[in-house]
Amino acid sequence: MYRERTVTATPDRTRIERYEPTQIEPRWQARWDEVGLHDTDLEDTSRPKSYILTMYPYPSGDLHIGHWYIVTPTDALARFHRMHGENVFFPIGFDAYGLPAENAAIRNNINPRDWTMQNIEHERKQFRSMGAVFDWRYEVVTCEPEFYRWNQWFFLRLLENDLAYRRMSPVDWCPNDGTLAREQVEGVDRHCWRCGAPVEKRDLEQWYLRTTKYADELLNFTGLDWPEPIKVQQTNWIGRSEGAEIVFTTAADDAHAGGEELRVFTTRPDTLFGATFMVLAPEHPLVPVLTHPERRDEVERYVAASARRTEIERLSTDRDKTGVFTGSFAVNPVNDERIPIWIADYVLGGYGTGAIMAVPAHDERDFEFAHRFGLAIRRVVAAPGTEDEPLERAFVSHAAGERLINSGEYSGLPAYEAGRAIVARLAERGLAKPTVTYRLRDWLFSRQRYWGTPIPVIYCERDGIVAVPDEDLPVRLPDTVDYRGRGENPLNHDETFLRVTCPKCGQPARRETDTMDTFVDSSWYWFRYLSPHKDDAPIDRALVDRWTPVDQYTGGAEHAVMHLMYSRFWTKAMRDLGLIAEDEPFKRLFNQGQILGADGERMSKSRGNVQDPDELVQRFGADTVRLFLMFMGPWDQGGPWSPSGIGGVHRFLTRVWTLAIEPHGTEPGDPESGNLPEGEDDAAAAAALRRAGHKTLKTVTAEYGAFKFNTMVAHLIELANTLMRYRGTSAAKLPEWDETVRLLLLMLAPAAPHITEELWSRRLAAAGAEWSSIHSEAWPDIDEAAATDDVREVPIQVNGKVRDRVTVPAGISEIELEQLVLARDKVQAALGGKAPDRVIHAGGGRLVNIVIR
RNA sequence: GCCGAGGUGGCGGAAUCGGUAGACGCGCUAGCUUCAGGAGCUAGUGUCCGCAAGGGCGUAUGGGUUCAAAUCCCUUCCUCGGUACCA
Repeated sequence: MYRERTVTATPDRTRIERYEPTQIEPRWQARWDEVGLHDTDLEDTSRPKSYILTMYPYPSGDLHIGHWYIVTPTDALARFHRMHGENVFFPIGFDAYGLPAENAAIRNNINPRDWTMQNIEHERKQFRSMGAVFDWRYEVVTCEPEFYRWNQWFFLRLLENDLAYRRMSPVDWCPNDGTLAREQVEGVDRHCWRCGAPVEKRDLEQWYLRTTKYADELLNFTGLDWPEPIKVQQTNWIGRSEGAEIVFTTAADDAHAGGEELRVFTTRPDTLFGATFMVLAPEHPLVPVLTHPERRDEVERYVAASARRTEIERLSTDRDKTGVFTGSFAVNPVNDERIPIWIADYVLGGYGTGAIMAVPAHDERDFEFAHRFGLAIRRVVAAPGTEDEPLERAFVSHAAGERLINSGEYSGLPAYEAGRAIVARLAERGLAKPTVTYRLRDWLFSRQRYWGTPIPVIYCERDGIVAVPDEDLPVRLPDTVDYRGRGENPLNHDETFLRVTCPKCGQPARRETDTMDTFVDSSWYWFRYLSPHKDDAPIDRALVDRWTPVDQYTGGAEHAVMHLMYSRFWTKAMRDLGLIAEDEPFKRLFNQGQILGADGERMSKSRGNVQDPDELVQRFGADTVRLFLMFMGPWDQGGPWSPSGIGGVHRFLTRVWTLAIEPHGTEPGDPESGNLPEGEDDAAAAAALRRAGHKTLKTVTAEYGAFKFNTMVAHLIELANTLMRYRGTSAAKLPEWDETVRLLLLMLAPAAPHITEELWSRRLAAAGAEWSSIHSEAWPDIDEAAATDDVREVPIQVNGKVRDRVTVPAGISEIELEQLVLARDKVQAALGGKAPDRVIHAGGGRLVNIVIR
C-alpha cells in the first residue's frame, strides 16, 4: 500500500520524501486500534504473563510533560517485554476522587463530577496521542459507582474483622481541606500538603483503619526488588523500637491519695536508677488528677497553650523546652524514690504511653529540660574509670564495656544485661514488661468532604452504628450538591442522602456523611484493572491469582510512605480476609524522577511553568517527544524542564528516516560521501556494519532491562551515525546494510513506535510481503561472534599517564604486546633511557602501564 | 539536627566490580550544499602554553591508599528530597 510512495534510488536529495510525523502518527494509532494491536487477552496462558503498571494520574485537567515523562519509558518497557514473547498487561485509569475537583467546583459553581469527567476525556485523548499500548477496555475510573461500591464492600469487611474502628480523637484540621492524615501535614510549621494553610487540632469522631496491626509485617521487604531509599523511608516511618513498659505509682500528698499507675515506655530500662523526674504529655488523662490545687492555674494555662501550639512561633519553641511542675510525685518502682511529675510538650501524647521517666544523665532532651528547670541529674552508666567525670551533655552511649553505677545491686553490670535483669525483676511484681512501640499510627480514614467514597454506615438511635447491608451497595454519592459557600461537606445538608431507615429496626436513622480518604482507591486499583466491570465481586480471583503481583511498578518517590504503604497494607488485609493468596502488591518498583518547571519548581498551572506536550507533539511528533524524554538524563533523576536538545533527537529520527527510505543517496555537502572509508573494501564494510549492529543490540538489550534509557538512545544514535557513514557507498547495497537497518528499527520500535512502524511497513511492501506490525516482531537475537572486535586499541601508560596508543589483534599475548609496546618511539621517549621497573597488564589486556622509578 | 540522594566542559549528561575522563546530544566556530527550512552534510570544540609537534593542569574541597582514583577511605563545603523532640 505504500509502494508507490517509495522513491527510487537517486543521488538527488530533492526527491526524498520528508519525515512528517504529524501525518504518520495518527494514521498508525487508528490502524492499531482497528486491528486491536494493544488488546491484551488476559486468558491467554500460552505465554508468560507480565503485569506492568504505572501510577495512574489524577485528572487535574491537562497532562503536562511530567505525565509523559512517567508513562513513556514504562510504555517502551512494556513493548520491550512484548517483543520478548510475554503476554503484557499495561493498563491505565484515573484517580478521579480528590480535593482539586471539589475546590474547582466550589470556585466555578460546577459539579465536581462534571469537572472530573471533562478532564478525563481530555486526558484520554492526550494519552492516545502518545501511542502507548494501553488497553482501554480495562480502564478504571475511581469515581464511578462500579468502582467505589467495592471500596464500600471492603470497608464493611474490614469493619467486621476489627480492622476498621471509630474513635474520638484530636485530628489535624485544615480550614480549607478539612481533616488531614498525619502524612498530609508537612513541615516544621505544620502546613497542609495541598493548600499550605496552617494546620490546627480538632476533636472529632473519626474512622480509622488498623494499619498498625501489620507494622511488623510491613517491615519485611523480603523478595521485593525496591529502591533502597523507599525501604529505608518506610522502615523509619514505621519506627519500631524495642524497650519496656514500666509502672510507676503516684505518691500520696496533702491533696490526693495517690496510688494511680503511671506507665512509661523506655528503650533504656538500664537507666531506671537515673530517673530523677517524670514528664507527662499535656493531654495525658491523669494530668487533671495529678495537678496540685496550688499549681492548677499554671498547669491549665500550659495545657491550653500547648493545644494551640500549631502557630508559627512553635518553630522557636522547638529550641527551648517548656513545661510546668504538677505539684505531684511518683514513686520509682526500683528504689521507691519520690520524684516530681512535670508536664511538657516535648512528650507526645500519641506515642508510647504519653508519659516518660526522665533520665537527664542519659537522654539529651531530658538533660536539656533538667538543665533549664534545675532538676537533678544522676549518672548511672559509665565506662570504667570515667565514673566521676562531669557531664557536659547527656551520655547516651551504652556500648559494651560500659557498666552501671549508682544503681544499687545492679551496679557493675554491663548496661544491656542490667536492663534485662531490671525488667525481669520488676516483671515478677507485675511492674514491667518488654514492649515494642511503633511510630506508625493507624490510618485516619474518614474525611469531612463530599467528593469521595461514602462510608457505608448508618447511625440509628436505637442500634447505634449499623453497617449498610451488602445488597444495598453502592451507597451512591448524590450528583447534585449544594455547597452553600465554602469548604464544608454539603452532604451534611442533603436531606435525601441523610435520611434513611435503620436496616435493623426500620426506624428513621441518619447516614454517615464522612467519605473515605482518596488513598483508598489507589490501595487496590491494580486488582480491579483485571476485571473493571465485574459486578458481583471486587476482584476476579482466577485472574488475580494468575496476574498479580504486579511485575513492574513505576512512579514517583513522593509516594514512599503513603500510597506505597497503604497498598501493602491493603494487600495483606485482603489476604487475611481470604480474598487473595499473595502478601505483596508490587514485586519490582522503580522510582522515576520528577520533571520540574524551567524555574526549578514543581509544575503547576498556578505557577505558570507547565509545559504542554500537545504543543511539542504538534511540532516534532510524539516519537520525538518520547525519545527526548528518555534521552534527557537518567530516568530516576528528573530535573528542570528544558526543551533545548529536542532538535537533536528529532534530527536522529530524520536520519533514521533517510537511512531507511534513501540508502543510496549521497550528500552534496560532503566530498567524501558515497566513498567507503579509506582502506576499506566491501567485505570490511560488511563486517563493520554487522559488528556495529550486534554490539549495539547487546548493549541496548541490557539497557532496556536496567532502565538506562538515556544511554540506550545514545547508542542507537551512534548506530545511525555509523550507518550514515556508509550511506550511498557500495556497502549500502549489501545484505549486511539491510540487516543493520532492520536491527536499528527493531531496537528503536519500543521507544519510537510510529516511525518504526511506518518504515517497517515500507520494507515489507518493498519486499512484496503482507503487512504485519513491527510491534509483533520478536526481539532480535544477538550474534555474539559478530559483536566481537577483532582488533582493539590499547592505551599505553608510563607511570600512570597515557603516552601512546597501539592497535593490536584481539588475541594478542601479553608477551607479544609488551614487546610491541616497548618498541614504540613515544614509549621509548617517555622512558627517557630508563629500564622499566614493572609492566602491568590491566583489565585483561585493556591497558598497559609501564612503571619506572 | 537526623535519614536519603547528589556535586564531572558553556548546558543536559557518559564512564563508578579502580584501568583511555568528557560517550551521545545541545550550544558555539569554520567549511560545504540549496524546491531558503524551525532544513541537510563535514570538521573542530575541557582548560592553559605553543604556529605546530608536543606538554602542563583538570571530575566541589583538603588529605590518604594504589603501578593506576571521578570511582575506595577520611576531612570540610555546597545542592536537592524526606523528616521534625518517637523516650
